[in-house]
Amino acid sequence: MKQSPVANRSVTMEDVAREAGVSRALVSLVMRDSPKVSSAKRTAVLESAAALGYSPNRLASRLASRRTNTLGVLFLDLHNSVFADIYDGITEGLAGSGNQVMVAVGSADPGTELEAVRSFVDLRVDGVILAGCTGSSAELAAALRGTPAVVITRELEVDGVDSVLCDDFRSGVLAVEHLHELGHRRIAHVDISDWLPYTARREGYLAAMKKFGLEPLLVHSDMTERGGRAVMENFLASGATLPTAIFAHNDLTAIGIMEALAAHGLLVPDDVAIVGCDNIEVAASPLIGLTSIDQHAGELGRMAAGLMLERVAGTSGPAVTRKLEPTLMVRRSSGA
Amino acid sequence: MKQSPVANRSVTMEDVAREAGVSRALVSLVMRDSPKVSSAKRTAVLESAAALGYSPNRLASRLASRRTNTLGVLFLDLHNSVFADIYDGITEGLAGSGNQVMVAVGSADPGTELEAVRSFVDLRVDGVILAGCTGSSAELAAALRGTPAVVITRELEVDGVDSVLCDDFRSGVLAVEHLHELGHRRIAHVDISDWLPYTARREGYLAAMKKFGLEPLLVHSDMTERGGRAVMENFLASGATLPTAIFAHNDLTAIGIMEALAAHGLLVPDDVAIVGCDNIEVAASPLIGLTSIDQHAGELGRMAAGLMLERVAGTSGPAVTRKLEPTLMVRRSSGA
DNA sequence: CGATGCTGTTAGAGCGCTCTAACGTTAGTG
DNA sequence: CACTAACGTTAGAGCGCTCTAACAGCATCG
Repeated sequence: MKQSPVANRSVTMEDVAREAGVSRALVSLVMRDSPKVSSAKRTAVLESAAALGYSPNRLASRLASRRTNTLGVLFLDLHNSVFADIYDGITEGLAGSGNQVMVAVGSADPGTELEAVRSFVDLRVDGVILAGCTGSSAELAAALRGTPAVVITRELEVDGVDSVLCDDFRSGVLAVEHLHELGHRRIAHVDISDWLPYTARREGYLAAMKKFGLEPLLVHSDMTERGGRAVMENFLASGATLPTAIFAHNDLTAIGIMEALAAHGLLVPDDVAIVGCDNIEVAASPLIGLTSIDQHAGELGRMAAGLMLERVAGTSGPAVTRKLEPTLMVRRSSGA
Repeated sequence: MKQSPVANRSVTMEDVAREAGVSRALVSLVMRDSPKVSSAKRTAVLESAAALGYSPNRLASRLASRRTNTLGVLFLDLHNSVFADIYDGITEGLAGSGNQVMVAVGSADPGTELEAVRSFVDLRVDGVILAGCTGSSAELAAALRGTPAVVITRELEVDGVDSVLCDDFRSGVLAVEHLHELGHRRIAHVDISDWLPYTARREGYLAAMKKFGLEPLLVHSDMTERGGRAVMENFLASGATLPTAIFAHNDLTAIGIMEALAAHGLLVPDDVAIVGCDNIEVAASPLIGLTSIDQHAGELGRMAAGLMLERVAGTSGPAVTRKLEPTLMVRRSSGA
C-alpha cells in the first residue's frame, strides 16, 4: 500500500494498466471520469491506482489534450487588500466552471509582470486575468501572443483583451466634488509615478478642479502606505502652506498621509480632510474612518471571471469594456 | 512579421527549424542558451523564431526534461497582509536561484487547500511551500506524495517536510507577561476555531495564566477582522463583566475587537488593553497603534525559501524545524 | 599520414498522456 | 439466422519538447 515517495513520482498509467490488467487507454478514460467504462473495470483501475500511489501527470495530459482548463491571474501587489477582494470575486465568478486558477504577483514591476504573463502563456493557460498591470499595451500584447485576456482596473487597447474597471475619472471628480461641497478650496492630489498607466483619477481630479476654478496641487507618490507617509512628511518639512483637503490615489497612500499628519499633531479632518480611493477593508474600519471611493473590487473580479469564461468558451468579437460607477463612502476623515 | 494570434499558438520547434534550415535539436539548444551553438546558427534560429512568433511550449519541455524549476506557494488568506510579508521574504530568498513561483490560495479551507497542493504535485513542481495550511498532516502528506515541502507558521510531523515558524507558545506567554506586568489580572484570549491546527498561542496563554495563578477566559473566533468584531459585540451584548485586557490570536482579530469597543464608546487601553499577534503593517500604523507580537514574517519566508532550495538541490536528511523568537512590539493599545 | 581530440550538429528514442479509429461482444431487429 | 447498433475496450499515432549517442568536419600531434 505505502510506497516510497521517490517511487511514487514515476508511477505511470502504463503501470496502473498492467496492474489492473487493462489497457492504458482505459486507465486514461477512468481518470477522466468517462461514462463509457464498466463499473467493474473502473473500480479495478481505481484500486490499482491507489495501491501504486499513482498521481496523473498533468503536464503530459495537458500537452496531449491541448487544453489546460487553467486561468492565470496576475496581481499587482499583495500588500493592497483590494486585490484580495478582487481575488474573491474572481473565484466566485469562476466557481463551478471547472477552471483552475494559477496566481502570480507582478509587484508593480513591468519586468516581473511580463515575465509572469509569458510564463502563463508558455504553460498554455486558457486565459489570463490581469488584476492590475503596469506594462505597456504593446509589451503585454506581445507577451500574451493571442491568449485571451481580461484586464481589471485598466483599459488596454489590445485586440482580444477585454477590460473591466471602475470609472476612475469619475472617482477623481467625485472626490473633488465632495470636498468642494464641504467648503474646501485648497485641494491637493497625491497620485502615483508619472510613467504608470493609471492616470484617470488624476485627470478626473484636474478636470473637477478646473470646473470649480481651483488651482490644482499635485504630488507624486508610489501607491504604498510608506510612500504616502513619506510624501506628507516631506511636505510638512518643506514648510509650504498645507492644503485643507487631500485626495489620495488610493487608500494605502491616504492612510500613510494620515499617519504623517497624526505624527505632527495635525487633526483629520479639522486641519486636513482626506479622501482615499479603493475602499479597502481597513479604510472602512471605524478606527481609521477613511472616506473613500468604492470601485467595487469584488464585482470587478466577478465580471472579469464572467468575461473570461465567455472568451474561453469561444465567444469571439471585438474587445469589450465594462465600466462601473464608483461610489463615494463618506466617513470621518472628511467630516461628520 | 505579424502572425494571426491563433497561428502563433501552434508554431512549433519543427517550424522554426525548417525556417532556419537546421535541426529541431539545434533549435532546442538555442532556446536553452546552450554555449555549444555557433553564433551564426544561433542568430539564424532566433530570427526565424521571432519571425514565426514562436513561443516555446513549457508543458512539453517540462515533460521531456522532467524538471520544472518551479515552486508552488500556497497562501492561507490573501486578506491577511502577513502573507504579503511572507511572500516578499520568499521571493527574496529565491532571487537568483532560477526558480519560478506558482501561487495558490487556500482560503482557510482544507478542501481547497488540498486541491491546490494536489494540483501543484500533478504539475510536478519541484517543491511546495505552504504558507499557512489547515489540513491534517496525513492528508497533506498524501497530497504531497513525496514532493519536498516546507511549511511556514506551523510544524508538520511529516517525513521530508521542513518547518519554519515562530515560537507561538512563547508569543502567548509574552502577551500575558506583558499584560500582567502592566497590572492586568482579568486577561481574556480570543483565539480560533478548535479544529484548526494553530493552538500554540492559546497554549502559551493558558500556561502563562496558570503560572500567574490567573483564571483563563477563552473565546473562539475565526481570525478575521469581522470575526473579532462579532465576538466582541456578542460579548458586550451578553452583559458579562469585561476583561481588562485581551490577547487576540492575530492582529486582524484584535482590530475587529478594537472596532467593537470603539463603537460602544469604550477606550483602548483605558477600559480594555489589547494585544494582537503577527505585527502586520496596519497594526504598526500610528492610527491603530496595536501592541503586537512580531513573528518575523519576512524572515520566515526567506528561511523557507532557503530550506526549499537546499531540498531541491538534493539535500536529504530528516525534516528540519527552524523556530524564531517572537518580539513584543509595545504600542498604544496596551499602554503608553 | 593515420590516430586523436575537439567542436558543432543531428537522428531518433523517449517523456506520460489523449484521441481517433477500429475492434470484439453482446443485444436488438426483420 | 444473418445484420445492424450500441457498448466497452484497445492499438497506435501523436502532443512539442529534451537528451543521449553518434556523427561529420577540422585541427593537432607524434
